[in-house]
Amino acid sequence: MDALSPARIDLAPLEEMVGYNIHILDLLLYQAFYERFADRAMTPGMYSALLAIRHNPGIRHGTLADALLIQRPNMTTLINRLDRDGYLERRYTAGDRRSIALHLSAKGEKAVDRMQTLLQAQDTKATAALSEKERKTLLLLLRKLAAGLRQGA
Amino acid sequence: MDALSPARIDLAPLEEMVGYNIHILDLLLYQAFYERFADRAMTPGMYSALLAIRHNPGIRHGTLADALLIQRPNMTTLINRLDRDGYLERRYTAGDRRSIALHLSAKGEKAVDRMQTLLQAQDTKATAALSEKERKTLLLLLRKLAAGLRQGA
DNA sequence: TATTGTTATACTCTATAACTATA
DNA sequence: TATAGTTATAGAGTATAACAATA
Repeated sequence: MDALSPARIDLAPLEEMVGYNIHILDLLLYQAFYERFADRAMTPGMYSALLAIRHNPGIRHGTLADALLIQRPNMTTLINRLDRDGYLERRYTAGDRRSIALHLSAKGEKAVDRMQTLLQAQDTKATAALSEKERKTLLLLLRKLAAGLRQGA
Repeated sequence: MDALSPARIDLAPLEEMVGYNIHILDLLLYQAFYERFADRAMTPGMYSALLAIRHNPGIRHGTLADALLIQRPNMTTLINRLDRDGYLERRYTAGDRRSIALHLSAKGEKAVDRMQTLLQAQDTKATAALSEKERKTLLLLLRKLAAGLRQGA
């Protein structure tokens, strides 16, 4: 310990910014995620994509990319990995032969089933510092903020 | 548009998770940040470091890294960039010759002055979807959640 | 033996331009 | 000419191991 270096740090101006707090929380929640899912067989991004495909079978690459805020080239990479690992199928549609409909495979369905329970438990555990009411308020405010930003700040 | 692909996407299970919403917001806020500061002369990380150093002059690398959740090797890279660009000084302390005290240069002080106003305005603008009361509630909940996670979830 | 800062390295995520095949 | 998906590529962020200097 260096006596000249402040022991307790003053981050006051940063902590008044929503953006800073969101970023720190994103890092903390990723850490918590990986502490539990240490094998890293599936990343949060992979899981989000699988869950979105399950609830929207036949969704196309581009639509999925827009929804999850992932660039299309990066979505291709993500889908390639999930395809290679056998979690989904690309079905070429009859109407427009450019577009591809995404569907979960049996393995994908099973993987989502298994992970969904674990992940919801993890999310609940990670937010244990909040009461149930606070958690709901937080979700409401986060979604409201996101909606405002999505439609052009 | 492919009629077989859902036009409106159902992300219900994801949107119930705090972690997902935080991640999406982090992406959206970074986008908003870069739309305004398109030149990218300074990244949010660089700015956060400068601001923290200003409010905690003489802080050491490691302490700063811990506070901002940046790994020490990556903090070295960040500090190198800020040093090269003349925003700060590394002062070797007399007591412990391993440790380095970080201080802003005159250029660094000036840069922080200029950016702080812009960034706070940007943060306010990005959160315009919320009322002032909602914004305060959100900040409170975010900090509470972060504190809980930092001291071990 | 432990700590501070560093180097080297690798992996993920993100972003942009350019390509193909279809429309 | 525009669109869907792809390829290639570059950059930033993040993570771990190992090192030198110092304690």
